[in-house]
Amino acid sequence: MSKELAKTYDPKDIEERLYQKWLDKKYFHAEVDETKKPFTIVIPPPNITGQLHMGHALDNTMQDILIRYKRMQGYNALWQPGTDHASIATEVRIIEKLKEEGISKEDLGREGFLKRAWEWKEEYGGRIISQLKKLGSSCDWDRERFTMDEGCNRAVTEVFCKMHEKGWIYKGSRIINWCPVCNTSISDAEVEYEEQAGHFWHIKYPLVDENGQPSKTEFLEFATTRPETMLGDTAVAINPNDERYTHLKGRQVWLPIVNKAIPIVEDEYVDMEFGTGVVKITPAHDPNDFEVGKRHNLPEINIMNDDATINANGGKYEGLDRYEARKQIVEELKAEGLLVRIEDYSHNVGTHDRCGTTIEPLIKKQWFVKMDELIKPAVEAVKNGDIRLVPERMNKTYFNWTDNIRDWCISRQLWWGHRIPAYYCDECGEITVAKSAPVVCPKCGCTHLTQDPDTLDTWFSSALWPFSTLGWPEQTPELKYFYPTDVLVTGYDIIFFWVIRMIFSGYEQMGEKPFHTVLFHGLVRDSQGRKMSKSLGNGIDPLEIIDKYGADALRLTLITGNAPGNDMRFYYERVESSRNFANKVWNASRFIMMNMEQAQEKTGTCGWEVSYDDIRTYLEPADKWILSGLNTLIRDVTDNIDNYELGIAVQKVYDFIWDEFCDWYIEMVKPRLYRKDTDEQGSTNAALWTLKHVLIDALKLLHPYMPFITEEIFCTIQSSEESIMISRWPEYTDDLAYPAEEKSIGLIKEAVRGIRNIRTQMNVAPGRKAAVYVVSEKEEVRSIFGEGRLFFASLAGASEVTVQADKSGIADDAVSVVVMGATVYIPFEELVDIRQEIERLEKEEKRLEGELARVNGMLRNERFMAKAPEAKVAEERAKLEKYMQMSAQVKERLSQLRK
RNA sequence: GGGGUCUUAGCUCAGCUGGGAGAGCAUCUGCCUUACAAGCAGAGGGUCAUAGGUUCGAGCCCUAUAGGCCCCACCA
Repeated sequence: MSKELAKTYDPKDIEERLYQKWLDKKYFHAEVDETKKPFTIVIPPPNITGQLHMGHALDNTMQDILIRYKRMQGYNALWQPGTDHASIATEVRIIEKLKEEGISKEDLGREGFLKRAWEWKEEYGGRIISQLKKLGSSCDWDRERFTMDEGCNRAVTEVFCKMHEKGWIYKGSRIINWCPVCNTSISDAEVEYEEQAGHFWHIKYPLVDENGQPSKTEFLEFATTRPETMLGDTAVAINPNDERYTHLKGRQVWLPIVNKAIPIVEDEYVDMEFGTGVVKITPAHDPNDFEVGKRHNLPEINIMNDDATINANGGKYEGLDRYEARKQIVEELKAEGLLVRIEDYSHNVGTHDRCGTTIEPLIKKQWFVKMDELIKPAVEAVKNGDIRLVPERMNKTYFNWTDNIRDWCISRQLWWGHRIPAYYCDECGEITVAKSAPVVCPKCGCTHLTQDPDTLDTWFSSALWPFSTLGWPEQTPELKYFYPTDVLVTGYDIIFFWVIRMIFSGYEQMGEKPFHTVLFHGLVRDSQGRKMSKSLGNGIDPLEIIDKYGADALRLTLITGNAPGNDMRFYYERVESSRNFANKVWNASRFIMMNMEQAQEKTGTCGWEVSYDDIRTYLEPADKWILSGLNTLIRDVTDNIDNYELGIAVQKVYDFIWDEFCDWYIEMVKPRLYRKDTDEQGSTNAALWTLKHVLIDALKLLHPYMPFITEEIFCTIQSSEESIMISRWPEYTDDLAYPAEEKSIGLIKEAVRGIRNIRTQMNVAPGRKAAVYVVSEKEEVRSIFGEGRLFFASLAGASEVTVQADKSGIADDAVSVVVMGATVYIPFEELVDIRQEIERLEKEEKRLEGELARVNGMLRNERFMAKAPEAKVAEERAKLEKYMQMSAQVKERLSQLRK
């Protein structure tokens, strides 16, 4: 053996080097290969402005686990990477930077600005990619894409034109959400509602009298949270069934300040129970009022500029900010005696999720995607299980959105993004939508055309990601081979933004789902359960964690103890515990390699080449026990991962390696390794073979989770460059030649129980010298205990452990514990004092009674007997038998002891 | 207003279609034992929120109640 593991585990020594090796060997790269089955994941493209945060770390770890697992199973695994241009987020950042330089984006002009933006992309776009690499992500970097690269641009234009032709993209004047700071429209999904303390202004408008003048005595009272919008009021509304106001039907009210008469309209929208049952109607500045206005043909008076100041329609208030105008209008109303009272009121206000500005509903001409037809296959797919959401409860969230879907506003008044492929004739205004700029207007033949200045919502291009990255609209071999992709892994927070839109886009453009499963994860929160955010300053940088504990430890931490779709809290203690596990694996491996080397030196024959056939006859109960445990583990872990229960799977590997393998098997096997004579080399070799075999398979099971450490150990132990990431995933075997012998396993389980009992007993007298005599006629039992000192050494000074065959007057299979010179003999299976033993037996008796009741119940249950498979029934019958026997034994022993 | 989800050991959480109450951390006790003190061994600690129901059997299914969190809608 030429290589060996460093004495202490230090992730820094291995992670960077191994990642480079994987890159050099092109292990991440996938090519179309019809002989293999593809398995594909497209990465949720991180923003080019982004820095790796815990959410990315979790998301990408999950993807990497699935990809590495499938790759080891022999699939042609492609993890398609890329980044997102993140139109608004990036634009905002660049504007901020320009501001520091004292210039605005208008100063630069569109072209100059875009030049800056591309420079930004070059500078920062690579940053997040290199951070993903630190995490160990096995993406096919040769295929890295960008939502604004040439191919994606083509895909976007293609889709836009196709959908426009179909009539599913249209331009319309509608009320939209306007962000006065970002100066753009945003989609409904981008509006975040937050509870704000505000006021309710109770105001009264005079009724119009028969002379067309404001009445001095008759008023109509109502309340509003936005008094300034009265400048755009075009009606007040009452419910047609409201008897309080029957007499007002057909009359008008006088709009103060603006000084004009507006009608009283009747509309079911008005809630009679709420307030006075009167609502002022401002169609241009409220989505509901807009609807009411449409129903009653009310004029829409826009009173605001794009920066949320009052425009010329506001008369003397022109130029004032919306909040300043509010203040002054309230003052004026008060002066005129029309303000009834002001009430504190807490209500939800729509804000822009990017900048937090209160959005302003405005009527604007924008581009929309018609959703009603488009959404149908996407709904159907989840309904009929064509697409599976994990966890299943996400279906409800999904349908909640699809059932209430509204048309998607896709135009943005931004520069950084996909320009809308619509061209306006300078002469006749005709709109032409085309893949490339038309030379002449198809209507009037004019040659002066101007492209729509707007860009598309960032999610428009993301929606095409699963197929645009594979080459669409070209019919590339990749597209045919890798599409549909398999699993999408993402946070539940972007189910509306992204997941749904990908699904309907996939069906519409490709005629096929984009993936068959969506695996959701939750948010990574801080240790107090708060969202990690910049403003709170409570974010934990994954790179720092990697630096300190290693990527493997971080990955393990993020995956364990957490169910799909649930939020999790991040603790340093948990990372430490993950790192400790890595250390454990490292040291166990060192131990095994050390022993193999020693054995080789000693005999020259033992070592790495020993095959299963060489040692199968020498396998001892302990070997069979651990091999059988491994076999079960392989089955369980495979099942769990197939069911996307990643946390459960790795927990089992963790327990197996630490508890069963390290704490029990390795300890059991030590005497055989340390044996001085070489007479029983067969047994030693069997132990060595088993150690190595179990270690390697366990490493493989662990590899998707902890790629670096498993690779380092694997390569060192094999003394080769061959990688664990392209090795075969272990397979469960039913082969009878495989040592799953009940008897051996039972014996070891018995021994484990016995040893535990001795340990418990010895801890009763802490700090005292003790000696243990293990007496058994059974060779297997003696061999298990062997130099049993190893099992007891850490206990209260148990310095002497003797294993002997002769009974010396003690009962069969007995262990005697000697404390302070006083020898207490306890039968092998009963290693505690009589009181404790009685207690234990009573518990056991109770347990058995319970078990018996359970099995009896099952066997008597008609429904169970009718439905259960025969094997299950037989199994239960056997259990019944066994429990009855055990119960009888326990009862007898109890009556003996009680004497 | 609609929907989802949670309530399990001191803390953070697992617990997959009903059949053993579990892990990590923390606490206490004893151990340098030729892989590992980032370790070993042992112990304590839970009416699985509450009340009913279904079942031979409920942490798990049903109903109600209390409290927490989230999403959607937005009553001006």
